[in-house]
Amino acid sequence: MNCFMLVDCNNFYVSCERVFNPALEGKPTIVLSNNDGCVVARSNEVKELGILRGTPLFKCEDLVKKHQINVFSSNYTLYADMSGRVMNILEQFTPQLEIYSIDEAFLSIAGLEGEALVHYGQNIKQTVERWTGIPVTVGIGTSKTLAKIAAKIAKGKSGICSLVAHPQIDEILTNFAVADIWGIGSQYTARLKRYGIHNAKQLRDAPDRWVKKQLTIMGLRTVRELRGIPCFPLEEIPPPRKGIVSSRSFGQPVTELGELREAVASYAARAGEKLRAQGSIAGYLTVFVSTNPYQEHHSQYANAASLCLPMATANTRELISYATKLLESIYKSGYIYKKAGVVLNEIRPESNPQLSLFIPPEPWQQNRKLTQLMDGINARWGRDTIHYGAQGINQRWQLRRDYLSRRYTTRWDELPEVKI
DNA sequence: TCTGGGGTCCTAGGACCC
DNA sequence: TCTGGGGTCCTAGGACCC
Repeated sequence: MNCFMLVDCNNFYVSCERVFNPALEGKPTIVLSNNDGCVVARSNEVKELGILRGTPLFKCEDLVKKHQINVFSSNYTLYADMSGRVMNILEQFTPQLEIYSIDEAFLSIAGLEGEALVHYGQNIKQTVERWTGIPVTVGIGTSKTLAKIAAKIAKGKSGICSLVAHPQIDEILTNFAVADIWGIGSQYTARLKRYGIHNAKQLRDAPDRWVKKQLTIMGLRTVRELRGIPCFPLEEIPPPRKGIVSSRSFGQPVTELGELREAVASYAARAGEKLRAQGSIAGYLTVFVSTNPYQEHHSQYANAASLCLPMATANTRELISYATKLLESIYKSGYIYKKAGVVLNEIRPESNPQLSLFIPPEPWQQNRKLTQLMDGINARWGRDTIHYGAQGINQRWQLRRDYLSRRYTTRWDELPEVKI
């Protein structure tokens, strides 16, 4: 029989920091979102203090001081590299692997049952922990949704749980809150509550037609998965993105068009990198800007402008040029801007570009060579080693990252030091 | 009194995930 | 002073067509 195994890294960002700073072990620790805005990862000690994911830092500063919580800015370079290491290990156990997020993967396991299945999961868990230092939780079920539930149950216990052919499945689902089911968010939880559905067993046993009406076809799939019928298959090859967004809030408020231009050019460059990384070109580009909606006493402005490109492209120089024009069409002086972004849509494979009748192909080929050269340099020496002048030099609008740790695994000059 | 029926396509908005 | 970023999918409703 085939079943799904979810391997989930515990408090992933915090665990990454702890690998290289063992003094943090057992100490309350948090990692912040971009711009040091919100809490996005918490150690168990912090979860116990009642600090919720998504809490703005300034709203929990008292608790941070009182409990001497260790604070880190997001060190995405480090986390992405550690994630790659974890996934490489999982791949050695089975090629049937779906990397679901930076800290989670689904594995398809065939031909194992009962004790042998759990033993296999334990082996995976121990190997990842020994080789990377990242603690993981393993959940096993006959559908992805059940594997997710198993992982939640395993957390805080032995770290592994299998619901496959479990004799007390009804009891387990009765004790499992509907809000904790994968695919049931706060809105659906509230709606289900109004109909007296509070736990996973009640939802599993609800009639199909009613579920579809209330929660759409996706909700019905979730319910079927609760019954052990897989409806979400393993996606070993990630489908190419349909939209690519690159946006950031600014470390400092921005008012001048010049600075906004630099930021938007930088986001366009990032979007271009992502586009090329998946071998695509984009035909539709959107630029948006907005002031800080939380600053209610300031005058607010948000706007977006889009453009259907004359010819689909993945070329940074073109993207920057179009994005800048769009920005100029929506920029209004007199506002304090907090955020801007670039969105790419109508994404298709680079292999079959629709050549334009009116644009000769030669400059296009040249641009391509230049882009490949720049990507090569940046891949070798680090992001933005070489970049367009339009992206600016000082970049005052850059992220705030006051509590950043080192990029221990990807920079020679930031290697961990060992004192004897 | 009473004004059709059946399609397609697109977009905005809402729900979810990490 | 201070509130992240990047995705997915589905549905309802409007525009438009014959």
